[in-house]
Amino acid sequence: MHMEVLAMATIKDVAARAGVSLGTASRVLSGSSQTSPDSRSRVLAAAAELQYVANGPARALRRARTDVLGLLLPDIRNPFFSELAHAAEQEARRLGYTVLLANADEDRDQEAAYLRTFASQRIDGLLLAPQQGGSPELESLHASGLPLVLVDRAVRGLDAPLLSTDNAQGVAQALAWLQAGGHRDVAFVGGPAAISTGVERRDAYLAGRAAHGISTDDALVDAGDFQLGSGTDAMLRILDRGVRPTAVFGADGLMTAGAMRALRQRLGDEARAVEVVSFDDLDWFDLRSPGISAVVNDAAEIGRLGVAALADVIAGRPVASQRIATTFVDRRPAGGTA
Amino acid sequence: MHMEVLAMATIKDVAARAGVSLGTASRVLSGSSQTSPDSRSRVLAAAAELQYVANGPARALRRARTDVLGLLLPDIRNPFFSELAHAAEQEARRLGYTVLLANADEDRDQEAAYLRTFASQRIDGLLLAPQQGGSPELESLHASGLPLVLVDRAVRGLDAPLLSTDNAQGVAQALAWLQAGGHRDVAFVGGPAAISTGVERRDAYLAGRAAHGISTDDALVDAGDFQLGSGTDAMLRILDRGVRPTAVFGADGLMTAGAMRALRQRLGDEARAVEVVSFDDLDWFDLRSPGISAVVNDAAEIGRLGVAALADVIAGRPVASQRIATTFVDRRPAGGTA
DNA sequence: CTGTTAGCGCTTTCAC
DNA sequence: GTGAAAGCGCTAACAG
Repeated sequence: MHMEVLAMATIKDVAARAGVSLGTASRVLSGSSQTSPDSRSRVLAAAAELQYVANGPARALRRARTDVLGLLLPDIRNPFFSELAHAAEQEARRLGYTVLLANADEDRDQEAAYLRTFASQRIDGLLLAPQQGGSPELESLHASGLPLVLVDRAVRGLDAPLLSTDNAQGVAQALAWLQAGGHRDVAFVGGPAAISTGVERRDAYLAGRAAHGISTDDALVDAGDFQLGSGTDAMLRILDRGVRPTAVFGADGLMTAGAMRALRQRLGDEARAVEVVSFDDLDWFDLRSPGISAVVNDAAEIGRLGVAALADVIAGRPVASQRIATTFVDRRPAGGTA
Repeated sequence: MHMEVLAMATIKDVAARAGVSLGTASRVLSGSSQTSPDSRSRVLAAAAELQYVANGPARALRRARTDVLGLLLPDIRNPFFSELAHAAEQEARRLGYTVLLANADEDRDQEAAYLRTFASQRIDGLLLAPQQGGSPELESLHASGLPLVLVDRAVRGLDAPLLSTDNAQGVAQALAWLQAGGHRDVAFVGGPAAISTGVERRDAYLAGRAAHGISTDDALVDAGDFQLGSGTDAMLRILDRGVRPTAVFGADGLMTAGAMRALRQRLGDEARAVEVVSFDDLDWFDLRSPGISAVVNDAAEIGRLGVAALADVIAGRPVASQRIATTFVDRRPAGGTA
């Protein structure tokens, strides 16, 4: 006994069944120009009967356009980026685009590989949160004229619109909060020195701490690579230098979570006495007790504006870089610090 | 002043520059058949000089194959699925496929829309964690012979290989843990009755609770839709019935987190006295004090095996459904329950 | 408003 | 081993 796999119907089949020419069928199906109500309904009926689904590659080849946007992110498991992806996708759908989402896994080679894939897929535009330092693939993709918008992170020497967080503002909010809590010994778990957000947040922190009454002892400062385990490692290094911070500031949600794990490993339940503030707010920061205060970095807004900007670039409209403001959530218990 | 956008080089340009025929250039570039070392090196050189990138749609049109797999998930922001996506993507790359990732947002219409998009893109196969009850789009996609593998959730009446968690086993582990803790009044925050994981976990819990000394009062049971807010709502409903559970069991990570939020809203810091166990382990469950115990549902393994199974289906090899075993992490403080 | 036709870029016969 | 040529499914230009 044989299971018949029905071959996909083509537009030619639809035209034949509807008794019209191939051209007319195409016009009805793509809505590109006027057709008589009669042929319209017959084509539509035929298409439905045959379960016709347009062949995307053929259409793309002919139109030199795919209606697909690429979205290349550093780490899909980082809540900041999964939130950004979600919002970007919603906006893209609204604008009639499909999103091809890819995950560079904080790895340059993998980013380069996806850049090549995207190039060969002939996407209409790319929304990218880049790895450190760019790559030849990125250079040539941009040079080839592919519409490109950067989100979250800058690339030195790459002249493309960038939608990023106001990192200096966010750090200032955290510093003010630390000062209000009377903290002097604050541990800072930064991000990679090769990524713009890592640099901007670290620089703002180092430059601002003295004015906020915070120790300038660099033994209190270390960095990871924006993946959870590295935050733990960085915090362990800090603690192993013998310092005893009364508060910790993590340069992103994952660095903060990682630092908290280190705190628990070394201090057990005493860890709860260390106040925590994070750049990026995570879903569960209000569930811990005491709560974790956070700079709210609006991933959804960045994703939405990024896609809108990309659509503008594709349409040839002028687009400017933009900094997104942060807000702050104070989850310190009413009574003040311990 | 004009910025020249260099047109993408085609294989024809490469052939001309290398001084060979179009056919030879194609053979070298796709490695499909033998070529002389001489023409090989000249074609490769020409391709490099022109920064040639093959036109994917043209290739797909001709070969009737795209080397792209679709991955359609219910919610990219659910850590279970972002972990699954990450693992699936790694495995797909290893096998020479690119993954097109899409997010149904726990919404049937959006799932149907992406199913249509995938169909028109002519993906080589689909890895799907479906919405409730299937859809005409899914039926016809499957009927058309598109290689299909289901992950995490079943669809009634759809005969496709399924890689899913052993939900009964996981619930049994949680029940044993609850019993060991001496709990009688346990709140259960389930998932949607229309999703197989929701049903299986609820049924296993309801069927097993009495034998584990747990109250069979249904006032203690409610359900959400696997999105965080709904877990909070469900738990609030339970609490508002006047019951006072000593432990809570969440049917997935998000239901658990949502329930915890409700607990804090109603009980404040007293919430810490309520023990928590979750189906799905989240990154931060060890950071709360007391820790949250969890059934470990191996998303990465499911993603990996799912892609491998899909590759088998594509290659025409036989594939069987498979249940993935769970493990359990007990994070109850040494001294036992309060 | 409709039919006919060329051709997008590529792979793959078919000859040589 | 290579060149010439056909054709994948579709859209758009051109006649009518």
